[in-house]
Amino acid sequence: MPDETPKPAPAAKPRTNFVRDIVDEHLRNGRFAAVHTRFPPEPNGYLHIGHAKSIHLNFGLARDYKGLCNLRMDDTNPETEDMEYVESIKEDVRWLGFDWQDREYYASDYYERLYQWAVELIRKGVAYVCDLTVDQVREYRGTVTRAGVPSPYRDRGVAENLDLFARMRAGEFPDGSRTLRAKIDMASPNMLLRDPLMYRIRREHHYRTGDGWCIYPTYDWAHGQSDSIEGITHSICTLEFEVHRPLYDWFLDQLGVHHPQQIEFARLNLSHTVLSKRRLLELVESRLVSGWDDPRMPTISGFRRRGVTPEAIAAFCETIGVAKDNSIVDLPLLEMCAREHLNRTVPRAMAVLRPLKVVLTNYPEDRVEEFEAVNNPEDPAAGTRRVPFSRELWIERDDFMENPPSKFFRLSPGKEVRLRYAYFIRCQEAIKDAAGNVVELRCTYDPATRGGDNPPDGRKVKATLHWVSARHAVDAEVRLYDTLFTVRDPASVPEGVDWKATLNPKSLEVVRGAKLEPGLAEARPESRWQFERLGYFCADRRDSRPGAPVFNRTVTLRDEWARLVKAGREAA
RNA sequence: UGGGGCGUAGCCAAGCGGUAAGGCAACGGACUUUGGCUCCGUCAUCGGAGGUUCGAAUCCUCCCGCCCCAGCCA
Repeated sequence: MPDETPKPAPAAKPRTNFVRDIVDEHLRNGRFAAVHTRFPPEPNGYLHIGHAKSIHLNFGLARDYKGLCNLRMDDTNPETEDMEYVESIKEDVRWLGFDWQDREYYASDYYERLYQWAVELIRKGVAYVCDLTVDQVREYRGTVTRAGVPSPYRDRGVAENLDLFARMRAGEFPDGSRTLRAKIDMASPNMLLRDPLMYRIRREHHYRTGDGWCIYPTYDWAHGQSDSIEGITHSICTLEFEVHRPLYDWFLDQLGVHHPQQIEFARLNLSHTVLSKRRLLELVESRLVSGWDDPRMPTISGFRRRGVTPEAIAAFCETIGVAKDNSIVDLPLLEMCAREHLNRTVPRAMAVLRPLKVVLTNYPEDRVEEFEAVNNPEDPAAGTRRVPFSRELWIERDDFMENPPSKFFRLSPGKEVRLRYAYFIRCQEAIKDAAGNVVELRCTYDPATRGGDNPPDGRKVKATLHWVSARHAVDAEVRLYDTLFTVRDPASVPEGVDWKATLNPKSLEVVRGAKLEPGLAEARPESRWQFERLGYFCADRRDSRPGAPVFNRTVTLRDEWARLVKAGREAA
């Protein structure tokens, strides 16, 4: 059976953006001789499509400039981080097609180095141990419109600071009782420069350093120095860190070490979903989705399970560009990227989701024919397959209407259509049950149209339907997805309103008893297909079994008829 | 009302003083054994107001709007 093997993300045609402009300038003026970036996730959740944008930016830059990109776990907060997340992150980055070779780093591996550097800053008189409580620190910091006031511990002597800091590390003080702070400027208009915290005391088991430390560095103290240690040239992060840049620069300047350039870009927002680890975690923990890889989730693993390819994600990241304005990208753009790649690479098959029985009254009871079907009209090399045909068939319920409007080209009493690759058939009679529901169609076929060809008399039909031979059909479960949320920007809700209120109750529809052509029975988990006239589907990597396949709908095909129906409904 | 950013079509996004790329969506048409694919066509004067200039989306001034910063989160 033909199937499709996922390939790594290829280098898309590089497109210019302001980050590349900056890099070009640095290379031209000699500030840096090469490009060395890093992708620095915190292992406290699964990667989502927003991370994919960052991954493509960072690894893409390294690839295009013949430089390097490190993978670094930004693990400075023991409370939320976990090895499960590290593993998922590595798997997702690899699946996207990127390779960090042996450069798998952890901020937690730099704890000792960071500690020594902190000691250096204390000696230099620009860092001090502060005994203020959390509330006091907040109070002393001031507000955005009111300057802060210096901590009473700000001018402690170097010796005392050194002693206190060593004892903080040794575990002599209770959690939260003291901090190490940088001595910068309590009156700075930039809140981050008002003596920012470098260390906090937290007796928390760390997933990698265990109980080796009871003091942990903050993001600001750890990040830039980690970049420096690794020889990073361009430290690319999202817009909210723009106000951190003066602090990033300050630490590096005080230390006099290798100084990367921080560059900020706008994080990705996707319509009809949420893209924050906090909210995604909440969906997972409250069981509103089946897990981080629920096919409705905007996570890398969710899209993977849904059937979106790494190539499609690469094309998407390339298409959306990199800039500095906050924006929300329309979901249809991602869907277009998925369709574009799937159309070129995936084999076709016939599957009937909501079966309606068709009996060909003039076709022999015991006869079975096999017709040759094209696997992928976009790819001749994909070859053909044989599909069995017999007297009783399944067609899609939506392909029959008893009283059709004029634009409906499909089956209705007295009308003729083509069964793809098989024959023209004409509907003679619709059989109904006691309630008046159509339960079966009696049709006749035209032997002169074998293979689906137009007959010698020049007759034509306006519709071609997909079908499955009833006696050869394989039953399957098929999962149809809609957007997770009903509104474009679910995260923007008035205060006091639950952001989950706009979750789409119809985001998942499970169809049991779908009828598939026999070749699909053994579909390999994660194999992707186009079910003709319906959409792209992916055999679920967790639940699909040989003989009992389970398919997830990745995305529908564009549907001109559906648009007409919708337009008609809106006009009415 | 302090500081830092950003405003080009319904949604992204090029443009860097010389007379508005491209993609998605939408709409119209061609083709069609998937109402798929493909192809053709239509669709903006650049947040606002002044100013500089032969010439401004690009430079200057003021105004308006949106985002970020008061976690011992990242």
